[in-house]
Amino acid sequence: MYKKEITIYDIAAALNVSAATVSRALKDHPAISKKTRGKIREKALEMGYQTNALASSLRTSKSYTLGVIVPRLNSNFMSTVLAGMEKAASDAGYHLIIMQSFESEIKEKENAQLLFSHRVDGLMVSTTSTSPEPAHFKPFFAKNIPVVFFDRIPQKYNQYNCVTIDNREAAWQATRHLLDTGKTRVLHITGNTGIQVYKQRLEGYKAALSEANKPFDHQMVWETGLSVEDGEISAKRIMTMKPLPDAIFVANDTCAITIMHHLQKNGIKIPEQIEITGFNNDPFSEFSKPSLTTINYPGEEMGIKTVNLIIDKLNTKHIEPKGKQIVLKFGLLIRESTNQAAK
Amino acid sequence: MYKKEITIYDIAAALNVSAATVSRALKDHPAISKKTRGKIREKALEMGYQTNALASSLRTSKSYTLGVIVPRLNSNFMSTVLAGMEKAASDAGYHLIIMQSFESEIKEKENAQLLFSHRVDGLMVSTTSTSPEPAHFKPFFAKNIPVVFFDRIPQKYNQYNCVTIDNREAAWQATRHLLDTGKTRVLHITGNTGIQVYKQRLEGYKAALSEANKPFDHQMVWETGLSVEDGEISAKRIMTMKPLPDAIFVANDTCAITIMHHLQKNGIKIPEQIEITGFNNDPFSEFSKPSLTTINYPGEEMGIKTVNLIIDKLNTKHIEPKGKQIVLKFGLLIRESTNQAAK
DNA sequence: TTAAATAATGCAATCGATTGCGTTAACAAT
DNA sequence: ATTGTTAACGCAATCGATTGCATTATTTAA
Repeated sequence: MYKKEITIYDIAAALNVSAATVSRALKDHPAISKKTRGKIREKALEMGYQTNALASSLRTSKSYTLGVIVPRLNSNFMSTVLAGMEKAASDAGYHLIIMQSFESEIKEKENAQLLFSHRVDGLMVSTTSTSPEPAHFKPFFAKNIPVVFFDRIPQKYNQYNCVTIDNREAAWQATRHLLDTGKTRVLHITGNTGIQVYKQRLEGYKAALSEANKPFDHQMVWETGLSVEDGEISAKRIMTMKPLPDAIFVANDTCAITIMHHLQKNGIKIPEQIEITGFNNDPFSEFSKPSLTTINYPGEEMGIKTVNLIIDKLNTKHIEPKGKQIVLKFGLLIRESTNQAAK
Repeated sequence: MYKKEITIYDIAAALNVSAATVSRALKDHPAISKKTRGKIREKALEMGYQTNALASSLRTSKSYTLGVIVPRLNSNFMSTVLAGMEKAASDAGYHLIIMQSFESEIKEKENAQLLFSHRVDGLMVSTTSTSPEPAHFKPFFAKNIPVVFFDRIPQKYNQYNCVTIDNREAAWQATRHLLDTGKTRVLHITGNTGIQVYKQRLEGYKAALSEANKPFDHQMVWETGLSVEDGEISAKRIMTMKPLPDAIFVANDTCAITIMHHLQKNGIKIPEQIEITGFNNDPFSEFSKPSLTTINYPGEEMGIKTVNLIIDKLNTKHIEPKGKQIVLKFGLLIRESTNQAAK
């Protein structure tokens, strides 16, 4: 029924040479004469031979596979990161096994185990773990398999390899921009502040308030899932506030645009009554009415840098105990949802 | 330097049993007594043993890996499909190697080869090939490895396993909806019509025209890359037309929204002067001003159905020579960019 | 108590490619 | 002609888990 696998032994038998010779010929080992190499190449093609990467990886303990774990892959930001990763990996002769954790620490751990079992050469994680030190990567560290965190990094990030932006600084800029226009009641709608990125954004928000001598009110910080649904719920809740906030800093664009849309439906003028700032620079944030002020977050670059860092670790026999941090540049894009002339 | 791998032999040695016993114990083979099984389990945990999936796959020729090839992974639609795939695969004990072809047939072929080398159990492809029969999957067919095409399927699709929507019908409905409001100059902006999905959308467009007794004008069909940039270029070009078209059917939302945005900037009223219909139902198509009429395209479902079909083929020793086609339901979402009361 | 049946475990080959080391062949040097 | 060098290739072990077919230990039946 199933066709037999075609192996180097088959080629060897067909040409009356040893499997060793075939193996060497196929990878251009210098000890094989041009003539036999040619013959073998030809025969391999003719027989439809395809190398068995599993066998090769088992023997050499090198899989040319990188594992990726993300909370979910279908956000504009994350899929952009992954696209960058795939491109960079592919260019370097690697490929990706991508898994989703769905914000579950248990699933993240299971994923890590599976990737370990498959002997990935390296692991890239946007962690969903809120514990200071994610324990489930121990086996990787023990075997010296490089692990790089990106975007969502662990609390004690300076011990690990990380690629991120300065979320605190970005949030600080966004909030300050709102305060600069004289707004005083700035609502912050964010995600789980156990997660590093949201924690830092919150810190930036607080810092900007304090610097402007505005009191911090924890009632003005809402932790949500930042989804479209959360946006709808938040919008409703905002409508019940009195006084209304006069500005909102939302921790992602999806949620920001949803909120903006629903507030407008309720007759609220953006930015006149309420200014809104998002985060991520999703493609359509530019095309909403009004266009959304947001933080431009370099997804593709993050993916590429993450892969490059891991491949770098792979190629240099690194003995550095400490992790390396790469902090990418972001940009505050001031658009119509905050009515300020540029600077 | 590197810690030695911990294998079943190490566990066997530590407990004075054979590796065979350890292997069986770890997979709950009934022939192993509860007692030894317990001991082995415990020891494995204690020693930090992690199964080597490469060795296992080599021996059993079952990798529990599925390959995926897509043109690019960072569109809203595609990442949604992939998210569905990853979820479904993971639930079934499989995982995904995802690769991008970047619309290059050569890259697609290379990717297929690599996935074959890695002995994936099945392959899922959104093909970029415009040739009637994609030859680069031959090795898979020869070895009876299931291949399922989704979204972008080959020309002779009825010979293969496919999961799609009826693009012709969807385009027909979209175009007809425009014509129903009395529009006569309907521009169709689409992608490479060598690709099946765009070809079929074009056919649907033509069919609707012909049914309404409107002449088909090939100058009213523009093949573009459907990107944001293409949208900008198209918008400029539209502004030079006289008379202006009174309706546009764009083959994706990204491009549609860009065009709408730029036309509005030039003072054109949507939908009063020009109606616009998109395709895909990207998340923000609902939040644009005006909201965009579009075709709702079930991405996640497509991913899940594709994986399920492949796993189905994997589990049943299929001898069907012909492929199976799954056609998913789509929906025309009538919104503000076409000024028609529902129905 | 002993044969028969069943339960538990071990032996050794296998999956396919790789590679250190040893051989053989070919050619050059003396 | 003999030895020394290279060049070209083969042998066989190895990576780690699996599994058909023994073999041994334990029960059960008679």
